[in-house]
Amino acid sequence: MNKFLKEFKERGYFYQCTGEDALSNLLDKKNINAYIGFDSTAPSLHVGSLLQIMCLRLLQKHGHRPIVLLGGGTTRIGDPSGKEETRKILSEKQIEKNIKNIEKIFRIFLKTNNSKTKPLFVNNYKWLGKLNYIKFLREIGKHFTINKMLSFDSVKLRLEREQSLSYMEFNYMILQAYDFLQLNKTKNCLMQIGGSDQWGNIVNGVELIKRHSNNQVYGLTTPLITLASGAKMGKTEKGAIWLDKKLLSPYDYWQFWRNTDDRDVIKFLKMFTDLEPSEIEKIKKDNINNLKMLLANKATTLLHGKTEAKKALDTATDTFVKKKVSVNLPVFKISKSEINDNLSILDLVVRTKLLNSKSEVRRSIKDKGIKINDVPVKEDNYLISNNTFKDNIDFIKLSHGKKNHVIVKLIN
RNA sequence: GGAGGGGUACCAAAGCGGUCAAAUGGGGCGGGCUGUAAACCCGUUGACUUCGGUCUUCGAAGGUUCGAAUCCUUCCCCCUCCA
Repeated sequence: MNKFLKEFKERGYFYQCTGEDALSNLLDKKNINAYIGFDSTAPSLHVGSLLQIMCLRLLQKHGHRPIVLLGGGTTRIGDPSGKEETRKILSEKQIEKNIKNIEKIFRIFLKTNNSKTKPLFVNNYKWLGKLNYIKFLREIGKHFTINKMLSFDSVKLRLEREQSLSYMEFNYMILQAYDFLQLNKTKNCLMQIGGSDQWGNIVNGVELIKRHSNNQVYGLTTPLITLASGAKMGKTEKGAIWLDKKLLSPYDYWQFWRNTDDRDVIKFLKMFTDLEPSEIEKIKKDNINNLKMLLANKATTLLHGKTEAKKALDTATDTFVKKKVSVNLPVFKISKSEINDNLSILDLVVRTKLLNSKSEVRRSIKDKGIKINDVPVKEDNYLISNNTFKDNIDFIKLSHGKKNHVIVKLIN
């Protein structure tokens, strides 16, 4: 089997593909251009898209060129795949802003210094935005039968449940197929990769290109990752695990990986780090907590760089192993005059965003969940005073539970 | 178009004139155990509070009543069956 495909499978990226043998041969013979499309509905991407990004990295590793399609056009339509209802349509301005921001992520993860594998960035609004309706119907529309389109899950499920599917959304799959055709024509793109929910859309593209241009292209999908706990990857109660330090700090990103369920650790090492699969096989019996730290270090380094990863590790070591106050914890500044005015613990905790309301703080105090310098606060009428700061000179560690800490620093 | 059923907190789901800030389960949060894991156990889960209470919430708006998630009217939305 082709080396790329082999590793693709070893790492658990593989779900299904079209014409596997032929694809394997092709990849053996030459380096190709392959694309993945990304939605631009959110201001950034979260961990849910990370597997796709890792696929692009793997392409590069094996000498192929990734094409990153940022769906400026299709985002204006909305993919009905896997959606129960029509989703909100964003303003054009918002979409363009999202695309700019998302592109930055790829520039971090992908290598841009090798001219042979340097990624191409494309925005399908370029061609979708100026489509001529009649021309499009005659050239592209004729290759699609309604009969077939109705049989795709994305459409079928909606119809079966009598949930409305607008004509606009119904066209999504044609547009995605057309994207593939465009990329095949203009960028010699021979493969599309996507999540398993994109299978129908991808196959449509493969078939369209066959009919329209008589070119053989390929589709490859990745599995939907679910955590051992059964939840979907990417979103937690506290919010999405964003791939953007403005939305989620490197420390929190590191913590996300560090807190991986035991059962998922090896799987994630394979999926989300550069460690060779053979290497992972050798170490997989090592101490599970060390493996988790390895995962956290590697994954954080890929996104935020070595320095930030190290800082996160140090912060975690200080906080959880040495049990001391780490200088890298988030700092909340407060002026001395406020202390003199009898600042209540309730207000302080809310202002540090450790909790959202005074009622929550009250409950948490009752549960011994709020600590100052690791000592539980006993009374919810506790006032922050100079006394509070006497042990350390001008800061205290304020905690909610074991994992949420903030340094409260006194300033003039 | 006709006939029914329903919209309750983060989700699912009970309640069907006062004792309802609303049972129960899931999820979340905190505590215990541990390994910053899982499982398990305990507590907690609208806001504000001087801890006496006060305020806002059961699709929306009105009304009846001393008192409404519960009854009435209108409106909006969902589901099932029939044509």
